Amino acid sequence: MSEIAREAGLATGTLYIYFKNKEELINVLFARCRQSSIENYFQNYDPALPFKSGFTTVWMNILQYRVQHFDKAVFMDQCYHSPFLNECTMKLTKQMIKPLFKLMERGKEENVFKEIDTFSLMVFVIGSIHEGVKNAHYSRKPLTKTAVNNMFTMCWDGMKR
Amino acid sequence: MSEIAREAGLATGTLYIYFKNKEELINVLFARCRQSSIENYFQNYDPALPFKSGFTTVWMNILQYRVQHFDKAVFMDQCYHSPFLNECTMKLTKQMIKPLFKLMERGKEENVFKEIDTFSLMVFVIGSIHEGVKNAHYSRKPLTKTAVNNMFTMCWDGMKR
Amino acid sequence: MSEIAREAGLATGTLYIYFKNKEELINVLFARCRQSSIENYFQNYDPALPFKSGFTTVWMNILQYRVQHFDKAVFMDQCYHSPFLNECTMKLTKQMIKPLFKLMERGKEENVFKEIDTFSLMVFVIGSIHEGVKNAHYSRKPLTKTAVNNMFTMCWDGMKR
Amino acid sequence: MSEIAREAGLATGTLYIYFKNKEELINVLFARCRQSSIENYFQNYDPALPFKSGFTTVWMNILQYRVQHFDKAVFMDQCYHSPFLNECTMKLTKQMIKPLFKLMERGKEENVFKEIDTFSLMVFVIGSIHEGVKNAHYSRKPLTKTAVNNMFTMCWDGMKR
DNA sequence: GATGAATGAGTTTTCATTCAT
DNA sequence: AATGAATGAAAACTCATTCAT
Repeated sequence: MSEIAREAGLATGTLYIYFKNKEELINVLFARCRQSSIENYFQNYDPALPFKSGFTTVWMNILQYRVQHFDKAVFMDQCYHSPFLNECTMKLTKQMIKPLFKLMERGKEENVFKEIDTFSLMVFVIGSIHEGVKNAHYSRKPLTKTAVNNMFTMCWDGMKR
Repeated sequence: MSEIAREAGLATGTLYIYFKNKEELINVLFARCRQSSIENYFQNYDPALPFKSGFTTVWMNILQYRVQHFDKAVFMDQCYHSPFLNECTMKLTKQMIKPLFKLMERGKEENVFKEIDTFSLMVFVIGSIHEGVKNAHYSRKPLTKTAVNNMFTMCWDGMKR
Repeated sequence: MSEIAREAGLATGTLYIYFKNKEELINVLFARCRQSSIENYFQNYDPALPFKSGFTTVWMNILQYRVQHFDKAVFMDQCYHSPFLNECTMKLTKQMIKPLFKLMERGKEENVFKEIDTFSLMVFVIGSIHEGVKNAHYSRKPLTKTAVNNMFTMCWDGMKR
Repeated sequence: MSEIAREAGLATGTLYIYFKNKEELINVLFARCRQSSIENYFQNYDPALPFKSGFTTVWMNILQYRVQHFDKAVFMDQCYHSPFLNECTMKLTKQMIKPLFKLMERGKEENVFKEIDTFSLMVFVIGSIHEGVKNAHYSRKPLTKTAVNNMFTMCWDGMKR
């Protein structure tokens, strides 16, 4: 808490005006990170374009977000396993993720993706990106264009009929 | 530390006979988890069998391990983002992961997998499993046989030529 | 302080316009409570009536005040043991208590009460009421008419010649 | 807490080995004070002696305890109005007070005391002593032998038939 | 080797007080 | 006069580590 306050240019006590305790702060922070991440994911996404174009845009956005905001990504991952996140935040999060869910549905509707439970498809997309970015970061080998393209191809081929 | 000691049926102080401090304990614990996980991964793996059979066995083992030892999986994930793991453990880990690395190479050598950097292939496999298990756990929807098969198919199709 | 301000419908800072600090606020508050309590004690007291009538009125008033303003009574009791009350307030309090003191003196002058130090008589009266009300409150057994009459009888018999 | 630790010659953290938090510490402390006070009250009490002798002994013990352990008395009074004491401690306290209760009953059985609810009698005794000691303390006028005798007489006369 | 009470530095939380508006 | 966000010192509480037995 004191570190967060310092970073924010506040006294520790001031934090407690805005958040009643550490738990609340983490929940709010998590929700905001989630929100901003999802918003980022759909930047430049044009539903009018063919599906693969749109999906590629979103996929690249997700990857880029995880790379550029690695700290936020780590924070969110840690929250997941922490005792801090409460039911309320969990529900909010599920709500926020809906656009991504819709996108995957479209892929199935247009007969591009396999007939697999939408949630599983989504998790597959996320998983392949998250682990890829994490490993790139910790092995200190920045993702080359080729690497990214390979990741995308594997993801796409995995889901396509 | 005291909680770990209690769980181990030891006094707090006794822990410090076996481990110099918390950092060392976590590093050793992490290495052991890593070791035991890898060993589990290759249970019943018969290199004599055709590649897809062998790969399927390993893939299923990884998934099963993550499900059955979810707590260890979480611990290892947390370690990754923690300031505890030292260079030495990181290197050991890389060493341990070699059998998996070899397996992926074989997939490429036998022209089953795409011509993609072996590490990327491995990370892709791991990622799709990890995220899948994590989501199943936290959404409290146990993985059905169908779900597992779908996950495998996506993973395989993603990598195959 | 902030809680008091909120209860008063003020901003925290506004409190500090009227009271230099917490100590002053408590002293003023204590003095006012004391004042209002004493005033209450002598409601309907008619010095023209025989002593016992007058005394009974006052005694009943004290009891009623402690019951109806239990929170104020508690506040005053707590102040007594706190490091907040200053000499000045103590003196003021002693001044305020004089009417009660006079009443007890009258009891002695009229040869109704024992020849005991007036202060001791007064404290005896107060003590028997305070403890009685406190116990009734915390044991959640409201004082019945009989209980009150018994309390009065004990108090009276204790002091009468 | 730190002050208590210092007084006890311990580090603050050590306190938390013996008491899980401030609330528990206060409850335990209160119960012990209560216990030790009651024990003190019945020092030298000989049930074989005539009632008035026994009662006088106990009465004087109570007074002496409150005088000699004024700090404990204050602590107990403050606890009463604090949000700290829990139901459990309250019940324990009621249990402990039983010997005093019994003593008052004896007074009624032997037709010495008025036919008044035992609890009320007890509260009357306690109240007259507590307030007396408190006032003596804060007005810095130590109780003289005469004052004590007067207090006793008032208390006794109040209750006797 | 084993113990577990004790430590104290660090963290979270509270709250009286201030001050720019 | 009034506000209420900001402060920071102090309180409550935690936890890795030590050490006498």
